[in-house]
Amino acid sequence: MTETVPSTAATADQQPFSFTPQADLADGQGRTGVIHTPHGDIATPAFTPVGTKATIKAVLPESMADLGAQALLANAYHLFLQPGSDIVDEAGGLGAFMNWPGPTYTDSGGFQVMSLGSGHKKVISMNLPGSSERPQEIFSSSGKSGKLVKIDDDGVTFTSHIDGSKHRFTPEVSMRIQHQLGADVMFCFDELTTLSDPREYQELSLDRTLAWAQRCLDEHVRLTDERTHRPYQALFGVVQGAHYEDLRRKATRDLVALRSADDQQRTFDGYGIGGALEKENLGTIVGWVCSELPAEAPRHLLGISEPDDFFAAVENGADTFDCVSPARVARNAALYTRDGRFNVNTAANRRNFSPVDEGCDCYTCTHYTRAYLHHLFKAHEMVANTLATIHNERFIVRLVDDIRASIADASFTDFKIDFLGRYYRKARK
RNA sequence: GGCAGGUUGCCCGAGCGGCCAAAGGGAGCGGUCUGUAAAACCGUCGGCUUCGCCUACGAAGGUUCGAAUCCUUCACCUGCCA
Repeated sequence: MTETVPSTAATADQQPFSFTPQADLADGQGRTGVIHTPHGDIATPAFTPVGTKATIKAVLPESMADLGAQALLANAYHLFLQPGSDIVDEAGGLGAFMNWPGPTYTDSGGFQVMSLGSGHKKVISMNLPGSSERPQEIFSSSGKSGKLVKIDDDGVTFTSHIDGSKHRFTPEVSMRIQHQLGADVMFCFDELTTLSDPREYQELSLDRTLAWAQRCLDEHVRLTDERTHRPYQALFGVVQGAHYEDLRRKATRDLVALRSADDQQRTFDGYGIGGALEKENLGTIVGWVCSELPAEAPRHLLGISEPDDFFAAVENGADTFDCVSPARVARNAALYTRDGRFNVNTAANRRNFSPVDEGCDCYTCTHYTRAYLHHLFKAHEMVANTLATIHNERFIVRLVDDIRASIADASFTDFKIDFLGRYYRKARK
């Protein structure tokens, strides 16, 4: 089934990267499968928690393994600045450095082009209309965009948010950094636009992202052939195109058609779906992209983690996901339950001696109460972050695991209706 | 015993005649967070019949059109000198 899959792998010595599709969803493009990496397999659909700086904030890698995380994602921009990708390389790569034996991903730093620049404090994705409580101002451009970032067609100049030093990222630089970081899956250096950018800019940006994808692929192939002493690293092209169907489809076709300048056999190992997505058409956009992608390539939807988004994305063909949200939100005392999300730091939890979520099998829920977490947050104790993050990451990992199981046993639709019906039901008390 | 300084809303702390229901923190209360510049950020934060009124800046009295702000006495606290 995967014998003729094109890949950037150079030699048989390097363990190949591959994806084996398994069960298909009767309705829609969803599927289960297995991603094979040199550091182990990933059963998909799967959620890969984000540890930007080679750590899931507040949680040990061992705990992440215990809670069922199959892979972790770190960030090239952050690790380049600190401690330096050369140091991670010397340590034996990201996984060895942070004591995570499983598969790893790195993001290219493309997101930082947006978040440190034009997208600073602007909307990245939106809640359902009507439920949004975001202030109006954040939809408008600050006019002072690009404070830390300047973009041109060749690359991006960053001012380090850590020490103010200047750095230049190009597709080639990002690939060199990511090769040093040594993750099993890398992403092309791309430009992520915001929802408030006009169509003309989205087109310009998309052209740039595609040109950068070619340069990433070429540099990646060169580095792959040079660094044969390291396990094979896969490269995913990243599809942009905002909410425009024609742009998304074109971007996908162009990426699929890309080949290394040096070797027409070598192309991307998988694809990332990126960009600012409106909640209401997230599934539709994923569907456009996935319908243009080859079935043998894994598809990673970048930066998504709300329960309804997983269902929408999976049934439209996405295989893997990453997101900072479960961890960040946990550090701010918001916890997931099957009955929706709530803030443990509110007074209502002071004397609630029940677990965060009845029926949750995570370490936090099987050992601690809401009242204890409430106390830890109120007292600003560090363990609050640890216990909350463990719970939220487990909740999301498990949700996606359950979605995978529901595809396998053909109960996806029932599971979706049950889960979302309960999760988004009006707060009862 | 003498000299000097202080007492502000739940706490700390600005204010030193009107623009003061009183800056700023903290606590409290509520919310937000989607490829992490996040253990961050936002709102609220005396009461009420809320375009207004009442109660408030140690206590009581006074000056003034008007006082948290000036004066007098009292209570307590804090330095320095005896």
